[in-house]
Amino acid sequence: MLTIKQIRQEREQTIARLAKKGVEAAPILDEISDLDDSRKALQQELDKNLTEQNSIAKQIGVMFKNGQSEQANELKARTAELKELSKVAQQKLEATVANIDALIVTLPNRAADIVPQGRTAEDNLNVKQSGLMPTLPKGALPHWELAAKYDIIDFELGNKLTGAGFPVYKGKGARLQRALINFFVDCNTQAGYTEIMPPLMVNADSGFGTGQLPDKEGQMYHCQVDNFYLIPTAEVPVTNIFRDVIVEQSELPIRMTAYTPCFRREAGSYGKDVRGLNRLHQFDKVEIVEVADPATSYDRLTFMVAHVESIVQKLGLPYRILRLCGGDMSFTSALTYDFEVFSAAQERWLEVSSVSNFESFQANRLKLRYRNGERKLELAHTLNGSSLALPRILAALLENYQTEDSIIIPECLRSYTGFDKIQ
RNA sequence: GGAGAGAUGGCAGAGUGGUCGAUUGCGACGGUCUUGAAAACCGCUGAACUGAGAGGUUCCGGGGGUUCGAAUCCCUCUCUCUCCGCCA
Repeated sequence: MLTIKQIRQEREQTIARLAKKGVEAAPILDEISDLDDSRKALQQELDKNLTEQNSIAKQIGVMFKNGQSEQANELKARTAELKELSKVAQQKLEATVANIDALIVTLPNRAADIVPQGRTAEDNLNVKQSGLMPTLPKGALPHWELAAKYDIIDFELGNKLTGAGFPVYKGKGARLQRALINFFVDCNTQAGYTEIMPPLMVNADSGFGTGQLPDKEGQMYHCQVDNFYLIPTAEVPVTNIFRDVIVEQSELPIRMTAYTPCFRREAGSYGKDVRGLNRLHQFDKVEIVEVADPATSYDRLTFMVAHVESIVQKLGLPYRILRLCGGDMSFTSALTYDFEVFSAAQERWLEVSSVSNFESFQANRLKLRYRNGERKLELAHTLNGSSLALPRILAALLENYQTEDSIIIPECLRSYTGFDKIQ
């Protein structure tokens, strides 16, 4: 969430940057400022009452010691009055703060200056396209048919065990999953990211910290008996490591990577988008997360994009990098680059990674701060990206590397799979 | 799952109703000394809101209550530890 300071002191900038996200913010900002004014007034009124109450309590203590109980009892009457007044002020204050919070959480993060204007995916800026389009054999198959042909992924069996969107990987298919996970994690640790294995379930505080709660509650699987949520991405537990944490500036950037399964209810999805591996309820992903100094967070974003690109290049998949327009960005992001690979048999681009700078938007919720040069506390910046998500990478690998009677394994994966093709 | 004990500042650890936001030690930071460092000595050291400032308010795991007054008493939740049970 945005801070009151950003809303009040950077008003014009905030209005302009939110406009790119499609939000007409001026009236909301004004309302917040007005509420904040009354919040301050109420706080001062309350503090004044409490000051008097505290001082009377001290006087009473002294009087009882000196045996002046009559005078003490007189003062007690005054405290009763003050308590009533404080109670009313307290309630007003709480209501005002709740109103402010309710308004602030409706505001998305502010778009960075270089975010393209636009409302839909059509308006995203194609910043780079690279890699060779494969020449497919005659009668090339989409990945779900290849999966059945070579018996490496069983969607029907997953339906039986759990339901749609929970595929079963078998034989070389399962081994290829493990190979991809290990390959991605190794690429990340070699680039300086520390590997984390977090819990796959989180509590409500963590869900709130990264913004899944309260709004996106319906997108997460919820274990009601213990009130835990299955993580929709490793971003949730890994970023929450830093909830209520103060770090030293010299420790930044903090860089972490984590492999986890991810669980998403994907309520409302349908059609060709959900065919095969295109959209699943459980899938594997390797994530990178950084906690950065605000002064250099955009350099970190550039690094992360280059890092993800290097992995896609090693896999030999045709890809493009998009800078998302204001309307297509997530609520929490200030700047996002999406990676898409071309899935040749489906003849469509599939999103395989999303790399974002959240500036202080998440850090404000998390209360993640660092000490600056003057030893003052400031909100840090957080960033994250997929590096990479498996299912659509797998879909593209199967489709793009198919021959008439096999699927070739890219060179970089062979030491992990132990085989060079699937037949 | 059953029984018991606990939760205090970066860490350790005092404090059981009234100048306690909290003794003390360690750590960190600043200084003196030193060519430099160590040692020693001196000082300083939580956060949020508010105020031009002086200052004020709140926070001793979370929430609620008793009281003129709560770290301290009561209720409740969460977590940790010990013993028993179960178990990959």
